[in-house]
Amino acid sequence: MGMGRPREFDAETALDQAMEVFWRHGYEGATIAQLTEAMGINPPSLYACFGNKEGLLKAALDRYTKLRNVWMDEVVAAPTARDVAERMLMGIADKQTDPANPPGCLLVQGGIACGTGSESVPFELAARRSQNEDQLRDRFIRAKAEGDLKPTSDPAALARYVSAVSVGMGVMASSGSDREALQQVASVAVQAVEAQSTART
Amino acid sequence: MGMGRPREFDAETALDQAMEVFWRHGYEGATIAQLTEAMGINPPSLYACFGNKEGLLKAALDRYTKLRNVWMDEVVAAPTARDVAERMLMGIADKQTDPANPPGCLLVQGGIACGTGSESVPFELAARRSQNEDQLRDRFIRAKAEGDLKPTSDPAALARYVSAVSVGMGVMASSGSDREALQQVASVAVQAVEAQSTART
DNA sequence: CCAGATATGTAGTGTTCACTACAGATGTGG
DNA sequence: CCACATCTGTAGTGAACACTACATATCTGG
Repeated sequence: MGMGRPREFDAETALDQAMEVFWRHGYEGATIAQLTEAMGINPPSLYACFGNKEGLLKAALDRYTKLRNVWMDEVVAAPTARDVAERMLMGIADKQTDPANPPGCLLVQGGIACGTGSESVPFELAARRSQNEDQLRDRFIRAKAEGDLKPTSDPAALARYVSAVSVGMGVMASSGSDREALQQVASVAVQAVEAQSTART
Repeated sequence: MGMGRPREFDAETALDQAMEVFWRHGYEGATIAQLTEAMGINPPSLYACFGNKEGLLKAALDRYTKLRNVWMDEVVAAPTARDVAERMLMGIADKQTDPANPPGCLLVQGGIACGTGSESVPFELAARRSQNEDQLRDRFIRAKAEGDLKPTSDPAALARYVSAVSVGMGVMASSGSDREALQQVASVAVQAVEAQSTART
């Protein structure tokens, strides 16, 4: 028994293209025709490889979060809670206005509200956003234990806050805000974390 | 010449129902069938009254922002910039988790990313969000003039920041965050405005 | 009561959608 | 070189979509 004809396209390269289409048009706004054209393949290849449209989205999200997690690890490696917040929000200002990608964040642009039959898509995005929030929360818990954050501070609330600001920045970016505008937001936002930090020497 | 058969439904009541459908499913996710059923009318009545699907959305947005502006006027009537931010964000935590409405904010849920042919929808939403931001900015400019905000503060940046946080809270609400979680975010967020305020006596 | 005007309900219209049947191409194991 | 397995391209499939033609109903002005 043979092993069949080998695939003629690279799955990860194709996923990068699909990611961009979902990013720009959202899950429901992206059509199979747009996706296959961007991926350089025909529909049967897409379905053989990813199952269906939703499977393709999940694969694209997996790839997106995988790349993003590498960056998040650098973010939480910052020495203080304040620096974590600054590195995260300033980095997001950069990333979400990087002309190499569509503006905003795939985990928001992908689909906040969807029609009947795609109810699972917003949940899928939310679940992946909460991964980042959990990582931030753990980092802030450590910061509190290290005396970097005030004893009265709430690490979970701070993580939720930073996460909310990043999401808001993503929406702003997608609707045309430039890098400077996002940096201003980040700069103000960091001051709330600073207010929960112990004074520097 | 006669004046024709009178309309048998109330346009504003019907709009409220349409608003809820757009709010829950987004512009692209909402179907004419869902809209007409919720509005209690048939497609020809919808098209005679609102032109097309996009016209209906704009009418729903008009109604939404009209109601919202009444509330925004109360918000900016708060005595200080800090109180404006608190009243706004705490109010949003309430509104976006009010079980009488779908979670989140129509100006976000309506459609952040759309497919080919509906590119104007995200712009329409963004334009209406920026109205709120402008109102906040004007209020913060006044606060700075009144010495309520520090001379070094940037009212436009503060307004952008508060606006970004509210958008982020809207996304959180739509993906299941409860009122308490949003209030925590609001509470932290206000501290950044506080940091730009002159000390209280 | 009639003519003009507008609204309504039924029943579609063409188009686009996600998805697939099928035949031919290209590989592996014997 | 042959049986088998998997991929690829063409060309569709039925379903759902936004939107509408048309006959009928209900109003006003004369």
